[in-house]
Parts: sequence; structure tokens; C-alpha cells
Amino acid sequence: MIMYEHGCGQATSPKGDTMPPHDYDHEAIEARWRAFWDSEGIFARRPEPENKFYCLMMYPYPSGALHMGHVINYAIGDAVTRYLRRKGRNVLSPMGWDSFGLPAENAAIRTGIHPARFTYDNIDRMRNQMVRAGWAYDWTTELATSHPGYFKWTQWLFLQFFKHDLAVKKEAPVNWCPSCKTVLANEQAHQGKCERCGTEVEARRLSQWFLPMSSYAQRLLDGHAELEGNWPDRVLKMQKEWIGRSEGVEVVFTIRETGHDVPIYTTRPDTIYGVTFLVLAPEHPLLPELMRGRPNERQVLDAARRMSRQSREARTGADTEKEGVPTGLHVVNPYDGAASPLWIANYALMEYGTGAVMAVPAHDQRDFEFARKYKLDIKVVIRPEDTPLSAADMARAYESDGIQVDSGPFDGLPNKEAWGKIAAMAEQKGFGKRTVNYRLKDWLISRQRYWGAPIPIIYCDKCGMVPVPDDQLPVLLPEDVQFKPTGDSPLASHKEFLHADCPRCGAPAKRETDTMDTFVDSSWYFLRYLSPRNTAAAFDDAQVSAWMPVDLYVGGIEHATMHLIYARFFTMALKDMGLVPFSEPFRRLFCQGMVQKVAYRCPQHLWLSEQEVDLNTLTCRQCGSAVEAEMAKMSKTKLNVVSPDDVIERFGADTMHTYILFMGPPDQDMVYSEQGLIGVYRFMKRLFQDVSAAAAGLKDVPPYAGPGSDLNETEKQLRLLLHTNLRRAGEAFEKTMHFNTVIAGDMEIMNALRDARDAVRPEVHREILGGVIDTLSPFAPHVSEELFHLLGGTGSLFTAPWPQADESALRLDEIEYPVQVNGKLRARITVASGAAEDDIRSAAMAAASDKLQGLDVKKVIVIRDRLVNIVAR
RNA sequence: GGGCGAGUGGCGGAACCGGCAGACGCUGGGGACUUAAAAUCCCCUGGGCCAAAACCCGUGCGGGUUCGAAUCCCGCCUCGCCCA
Repeated sequence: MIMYEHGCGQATSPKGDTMPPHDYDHEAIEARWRAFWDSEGIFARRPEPENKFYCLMMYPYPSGALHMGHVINYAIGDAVTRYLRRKGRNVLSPMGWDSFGLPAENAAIRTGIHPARFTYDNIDRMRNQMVRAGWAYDWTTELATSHPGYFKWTQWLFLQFFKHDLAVKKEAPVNWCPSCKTVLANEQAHQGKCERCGTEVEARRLSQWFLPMSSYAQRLLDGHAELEGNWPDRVLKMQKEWIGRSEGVEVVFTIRETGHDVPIYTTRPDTIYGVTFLVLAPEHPLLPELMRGRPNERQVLDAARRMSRQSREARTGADTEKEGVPTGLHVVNPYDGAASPLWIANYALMEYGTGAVMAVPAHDQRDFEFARKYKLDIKVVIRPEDTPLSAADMARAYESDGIQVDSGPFDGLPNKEAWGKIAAMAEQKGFGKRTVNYRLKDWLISRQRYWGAPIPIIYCDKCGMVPVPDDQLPVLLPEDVQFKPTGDSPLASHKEFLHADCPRCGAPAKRETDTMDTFVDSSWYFLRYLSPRNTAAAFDDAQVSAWMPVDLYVGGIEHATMHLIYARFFTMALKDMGLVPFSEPFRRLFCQGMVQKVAYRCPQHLWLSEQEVDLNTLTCRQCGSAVEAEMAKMSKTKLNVVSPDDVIERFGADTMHTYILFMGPPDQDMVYSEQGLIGVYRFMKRLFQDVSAAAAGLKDVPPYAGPGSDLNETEKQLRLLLHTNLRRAGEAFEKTMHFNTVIAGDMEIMNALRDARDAVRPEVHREILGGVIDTLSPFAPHVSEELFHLLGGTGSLFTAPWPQADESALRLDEIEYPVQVNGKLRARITVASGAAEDDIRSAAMAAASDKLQGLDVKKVIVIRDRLVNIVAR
């Protein structure tokens, strides 16, 4: 029998002598075991790749401090890592830094501190935070993308792309952020605003470097087949929409006045008989030629120039004003020979389809608005199945399906059927063809900024674009540059950098001064981790084929259409160049939700921190007005951030990890509350108390390993709880990642053990405590290791095997059935687990007999191990 | 506007494949210990009725399928995300 004494920090051993007080000193415990793991090399990567598991967590930008978003990300990866190590897997779980990028450069502009200094100071600070958090990284594989040893190979890979015509310089309309003074990739301009600073982007025509991602659009879509089931559906869906495959038809219209052909692209050929005008994009290359010498030439071209300066969003947004100018020319519809006016309009984009749009105002809302504004004809060619439709009465375009009318030979057909027939007719008669269009654009990778990997190209007047020879890589960043953004790369004003001799002919030449988008860096970092100090190659082929693909990638959903598309594309291109033997880098993806916390807003003082609010009355401490409380993602502006450092200092890393995974399923948004955190801290203290109090007596006791039949009910019940939780933990780690229920299970077991401790023999007690420590070890590794040793464990808990659930403990010899009458709970019975169905039935009837009086029993439903339902009327 | 997801106590959440709704934690209430407070420990905590038991209601709203629905189906409302 085990005796306890609670509440005073003292414990008594079975022999009765007083033991020293065991307070839960998280700081000492965590420091001790961190040092131990370190010195024993517990988390050093084993070289042999047998039974490998590559567990990758998205590396952070070194912003200066970890936040709770990082904590949830790394807590998930760390838990999986520790679990799998105990399952005998050889886990690689590396960490590094996405350390190029704008914030460092913006800080340099603001404070004069060099980006390198800013970056490396931040890295040191954040690495310390990670170490204190106890994450099981092998720091010998750390990498930073801003390190010359890394970006040398980013540049080398760029040159491989260049040599295979997979990196091209071309002029194109690009998104320009006037605040960041740089161009942005299509993916970085959201809703017409700069993804980073929120400034409205402008359209500019510039010569820039692109990677031809759009020609991989179909492969990026097809690759999803391999990922289905292992990536969240919503991420695949987002990528699918982002890639935006659309099937349509290209049809050639002819300009009546000049005879020019104008191909248009449409996804709605079924409406082609409803064309009442045609719209050219203002930057359409044919426009100047068409207008040459015409009376309104000046007016039209001026209007076109003005429109093309508007941003893409300003031109195409659903609620922005459509604008256009008639050219005075007309186009002929090849289907029926009808002529209609040709306009230019802001809502037609050169980069979509052919830059010319057939306008069908009756069946397209944008065309409808445009037609109403400029009093153009509206012709109905599809009507709803059961009602007529007249152009004069329409309040908006009819975009749904229906029956063709006024459509020549296609009248009376359902429009879906007509779609194919109309498309086929264009192909037969030779004035059009079916085509596939993608929304996905080529990836614009050049940036007019300093803190990135320089694009290793030299421009020579004689030889043209010449790659920097491999033996001259890396092209380093000069240190003494002016950071004031001017729209040109800061490197352009650095004379020594700018001037280079042509590697081919030796003549004076100029270097490319743009640097690469940091998404290029992150498109291959998972390969570099496998041989991070390799000076002879970007990555070691043997290591790559042994460790890739990544088995589990943990990160935020915000990368669904950016990083995760770029990295997939990059890998496909590497495969085409023969550099890697696979095309999908990430076998399984897990996306964690956001960490949210209450934020308070005062009508006068705006966002308030918790200290500035009287939490009892929910009023502002300064002005007394009532504050509004809302749940929001932790952010500096809303003053609802929680620093991991504070949490670790006050409660320890174990509590922080365990709590963050206890808040809820990590794939959903989680709500952080300090009260909840304290609840977990209390559990840690209690666990520590209970185990350390019992430890002396249980140290030399082997865990229970008998058949179970010799146990009392309490012991059986406890073992049932324990082994249920072991099974639940296995499922969480292999499938759902829903660790909250595993942690709750451990709490439940410890509660039950407290109630039952006098009725539990030492062997069972030892087994229960050991099992709780096992299931908790991936979440609270330090305290688990401490308790493991207190109970007599040797070596490290993280080299001890993960326990198997004992199936026999899950089988009970008596089962309690709820008895329902007409679906309502009316009684309970307990029967032997193997009881015949008839016996269960009659026991249930007897137990519920008083509820059945005056009723006619129609049926008795017995669901084994679940319940009994008596149907009576 | 379209697509997807979610909606369960005062709060975060639990409930295997349609089978006892509310595990676990927080909050709140009561009590023990204490000179006192903190910490800790014990009890209660969905609503109604109520001394208690019994009973009734209850998983966003309305319907349906079923012996039985938080779970499946149809319609609606609200919120979130993605695409327009």
C-alpha cells in the first residue's frame, strides 16, 4: 500500500521516514535534462537512413523573437519527433533560418544597423529561445539562407535554371509596391495590395527575371493526385483555384475596316451569338496599328495609356467602375457575320487569354454593367428553362444555365450541350480552337532590394547575358551600401559591385543588381539540410535519395499558395534537370491553426493590453469606458501577444508545450488563456508531487505484467484508462494530431489514481505512473525525463521504447449497459461481457419494468457493448 | 456572387463507424487548512421544476430518415477561409 501526504510539499515513504520536500522546480528540471540530452547526443542525427523519418517544420524568418505561432508549429513537430524516436524511427528534425528579406533592410533604413548584423543578432536571440524551449533539434545541421555557404548554392541553382531556359528575363506588366519600392510576385499582391505592407500596388512594365512556372501549371495540378489524403483538402483546393485551369475556346474575329484578325478567348462559347461588342485590353499590341491615321487615334491611345497604369485590382474588381473608349472600328462575328463595335476597356487584361474579350452583356455581369453605362446593345441568347427573358427588363446579367435562343443552328439546345457543339464548329470551320488557360503566372523572382541572394548574371555589350562561372560563386553582397530605396537595387549604386569583367571576353561589363525573391531560398532548404556544410555541391545526391521526400511537413496555412506552390514547382524543375529523382518534396502536410487571444478595445484609447483593462467590469482603467472584447490572432497592434519567454520563465517549457497542445485540435484555431495555462501548470505540479512522493516505494517495483484476472475493480479500471490512452496516443501521432485528448486522458488517469491510491497494488501503481509519463513525454519532455529517473529509469526516456497498449486491459469482464425505453435513458444494467443477447434483453426488461407498465413492447434492440433500447407503445 | 469549413454549458473543448451529450481544463459557488492571504485539498457547477427523488427541456433555426441523430439528408441563419 502506498501512502501519501498531500498539500505540504512533504512526502512520506512506506517505511515512514521523511523524505526531503519535492517541489516542482521547472527551471532546474528543464536545465538539467537539456544538458543531459545535449551531452548524450540524444537528438543528434544518426547517419544511417534505414527506417528514416524526415520531420520538417517551416523555418522562421529571424524577426527577433519567437511568438506563439512558432510555438504551436514547433510543439507539434517536436512531439512527433520525440514519439517517433521512441518508436525506433531514425528521425531527422532540423532547424534553420529564412534569413534574407525585407524587414532587415527596412530596419537598416530606419536605424542604420546593417541587415547582416540585425539578422545574425536576431538569429542568436531566437536560437537561444528555441534551446530554452527544449526542442529536439540537432543544431549541427542549422542553416541560414543569408549565409554565403548557402546562397552560393541558391545562385548555382539559379544558373542551372538559366542554362535550361528555366530562368528568363523578359518585359512584362508587374506589380510594383511604391512603399517597399520593389516589384512583387503575383502571389505577393493580394487583393491589389502589397502582401507585406498593405499599400496599393501599381502596374508597371519592367524587364524582370521570371521562372516559367505557368508552363508547369498542369503538372502542378496533376501532382495533387499523389498528395490527396496526405495534404489537407483545403490546401489542395486553394492551390487548384490558384492555378485556375479553365477550358475555353479561342475564336478569331475580323476587323471590318482593316481586315485584321483578333483572336479572343472565352470560357462561354455558348453565349457567342450574344456578342454585341468586343473589348481590347488597353495594352493590346495591335491597338496602335489599328488606330494609325484614324481621326480619334490620339484620344484612344491616350485613354489606353491612362488605363494601363491602373493596378490589376483597380481594373478588375467587382465593384470598381468599368471604363472604356470606342475605337470607331467594328468586328465581325465569324458565327453569324454580325458586326459590332470594338472598344478598349480597363477590365480587359493583356495577361489573361489573348487580351481581347468578346462582350456578351446579357450573360456576363461585367459586360452588362459596361453596356448599360455606354448604352450598348444587349442580346439574350440563353433563357431560363421555363420562362422567357427580355433584354429590356434585365436588372443584371443572366449567368446561369438555360436554353439557347437566337443562336442560329443551336436554338433549343441546353446551353451546356451547345457549348461543345459551338466549340466544335469553330474547329471545323477553322476560325477557332479549344484551348486551356491557367490563372497561374510565371514566377517573378527579381527584387530591387539589397538583402537577398544576388542574381549571378553579368551583362556584356558583346556577349550579352553571361552566367557567373561556378568558380566565382558566390557573388557576395558588398557591405558598404546605401539602403535608401530608390526603385533601383541598392547594389546598382555600388560601383565596385556593379562593374565586372565579362567572364567570356574579358571586356568591362555590368553585374545584374537585382536580388532573388526569398521564396527561391525556401524552395530548396529542405534539400540543403541533408548536407548543410557541403562545399562541393548544393546537396549530396546519396543523402537526398536516402532521406527525401519529407515525411511530414508542419507549417501555417498561409503558405498554401505561395511557398508550397513554389517549392513544388522548384522540385519539379530540379527533377527535369536531373538533379533530384522525385517531383513532390512533401509527402504529408499538416497545417496548424492560428493562436488567438482576447483583445480589448476602448472607444477612446483603442487597443488595450490586459493590464490596462479592469477585467471585472470590462472597463478602461484610464477613462472608465466600457471596452469591447474580441477574439483575434495575436498581434502587436492589438496588444494581445504573449511572449514565450515569459511563459517559460514563470511556468516552464513543459507547461507551455503541453498547454498549447491542450488548447484544442491544432489544425483549428486555438484560443489562448492564461487561466488555461495555469490549469496545466497545476497538473504538472500535481503529477510531480504524486510521482515523487511514490517514487521511493516504487523504484524497485516492476510494472504490472500479469494477466489482469487477479486484479480488483479499481485496478482494472485504472488499467483500462491507461491503455485506452495509449491507444488514443498512437492514433493521435499516426493520424489526427489531436493531442488535446491524450493530455486530457493523462489528467483523467491521475485524478482517478488519487481517488483510488489505497486500493492499488505497487505493480499496478508503477505501471500507471510509467504509462502516464510515457504518454506525456512528447509534450512535457523534461519533467517526464525527471520522473522517469525518479522511478528508477536509466539512460534517457527518449531512447526507451514506446509502450504498446495491452489489449487485454481494454476488455472488461463486466459491462454496464444503459437501458433506453423509446430512446430515453431509463435504467442501467451490468452483465458479464460474454453474456448471451437473450440474457441482456431480459435483464434490461427487468430493470426497466416499472417504465414499461401499460406499454406494449414491440422490439428490443441490443447493441453489443453499447446499449439496449426497448421500443414500446 | 460561387466554393469550402464551422456553429455543442458562462469559456476552450470531448463524444470510435448513427448508440449514456458535456470527458479534461478554465471560470463561478461552497467548504477544509491558515491569525490572515496566497498556494493546496474536498464538494457542487447545461437549463427548468425542486427539500430531494422523479420528471421535462437541451448540440444555430425549421423539417426529414431511423428503434435511436451533435453525428446522415433537405431548406434557412450566422461566422470564418479561399476564389471572384
